Amino acid sequence: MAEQAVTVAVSTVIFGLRDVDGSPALHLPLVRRVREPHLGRWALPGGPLRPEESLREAAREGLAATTGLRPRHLEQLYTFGAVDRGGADRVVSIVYWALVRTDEAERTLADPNVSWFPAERLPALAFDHDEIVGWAVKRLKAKLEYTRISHALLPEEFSLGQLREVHEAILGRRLDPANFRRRVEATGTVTRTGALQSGVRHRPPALYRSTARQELLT
Amino acid sequence: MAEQAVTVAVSTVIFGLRDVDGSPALHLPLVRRVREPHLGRWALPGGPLRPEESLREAAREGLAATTGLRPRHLEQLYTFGAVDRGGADRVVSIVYWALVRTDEAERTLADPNVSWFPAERLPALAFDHDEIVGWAVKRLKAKLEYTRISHALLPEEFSLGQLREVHEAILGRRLDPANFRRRVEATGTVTRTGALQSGVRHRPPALYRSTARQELLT
DNA sequence: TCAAAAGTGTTAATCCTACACCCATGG
DNA sequence: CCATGGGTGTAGGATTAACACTTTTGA
Repeated sequence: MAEQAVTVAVSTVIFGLRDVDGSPALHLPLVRRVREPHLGRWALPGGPLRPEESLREAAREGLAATTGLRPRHLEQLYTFGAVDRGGADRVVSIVYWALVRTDEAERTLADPNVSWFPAERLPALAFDHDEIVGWAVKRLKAKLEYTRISHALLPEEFSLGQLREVHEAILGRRLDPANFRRRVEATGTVTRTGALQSGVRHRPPALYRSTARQELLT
Repeated sequence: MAEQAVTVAVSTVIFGLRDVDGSPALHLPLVRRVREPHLGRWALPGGPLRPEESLREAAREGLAATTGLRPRHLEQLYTFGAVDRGGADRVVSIVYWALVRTDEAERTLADPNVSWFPAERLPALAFDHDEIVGWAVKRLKAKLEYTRISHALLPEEFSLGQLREVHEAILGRRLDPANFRRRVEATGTVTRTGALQSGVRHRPPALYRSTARQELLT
């Protein structure tokens, strides 16, 4: 006889950029629930924690299984465990958040039950997932200011203009190109590759890459 | 037949101040383990999560049971769940951190298996608790700079000198009294009570209290 | 009257912001 | 040759850090 027990699940808020009329905008993939409770609603990808896998592995695994994505950045966000979160059992839900590269975000699994939504206009989500996404966005904005995580959204080489567009998309406001450039260069988190980006209808920008350093994946 | 399952535990890193030759210093209470594994070692207070209590309740409850303390500030820190954390079962450990008032810290349960240690000189702890405490200290230092949590360590009314000593103890460096005063006053997080602290062998300092506002207990 | 901390004032250095201006390319 | 974003320069304001100096108490 199974007594009332606590179950552990791991889900992930995945962020990626997709173009909306020319500019990148923050998006996230959701999966449609195929069982009760909240059947048919959109929810964060995730699943139960198996005893033999670490929390991080579980996040990475559940993410790959449902969306086919491999994150560039993966970090624990928070653990939610109110007694009634809208489901039947007592579930403790450990939430991670991840960033995937723009080009990777394009080739998500072709599955009618997986779809990308703009972070600003989400449908009503299952459980308390709305609240969770709100936290993740808040954390992303905060970390943008004092870490180099934004690099994880871009391809290996990028211009400072592209990097600025990413920051603008996430922060939701325009940044002065001149000051942004100086701030970024001063931190030493980027290195010139020497190459220039060609094919643009203006002065070709220098390309940079993230300065080599093992990322501290908290 | 019980299959290999995941267990959820909640523990808490509790911070309080105790005087070390005249100045406050960051301390934390630990409990001695009375069973295997790690029998006899010092560890963070905590215990298993019961299905009917929230994570926060579990943290508060386990804390009260083992140390008799009521925290002024309680916040989730991180969830640790590597497959082998040194115990026998697979345990997912949700860690909270708490601040208690100086005067409260004095009257901990008189129990030979509970003792306060200076944060700088801890004994070797059970499991991965050393690492956890390290994280908690780091978070405390960071939050000191942009929140008002330091008030939670002091009594209802305090002088700016006392508040500065708290910051100095936690950050581990001296702060300019004049500049500290101005910074704190500028934030508007403290209010003069009108009273002065008497009995000091120098000019009596004005007393302040934390500006009334519901604390956001993440 | 002296030591010690409270509290105020001042200045120089630094950082941040806004914006002017030249550069190099594709159309 | 022009529109567009890349890239550099710079002046003013705000913030910070260091420290001189006055105030008020108990011993």
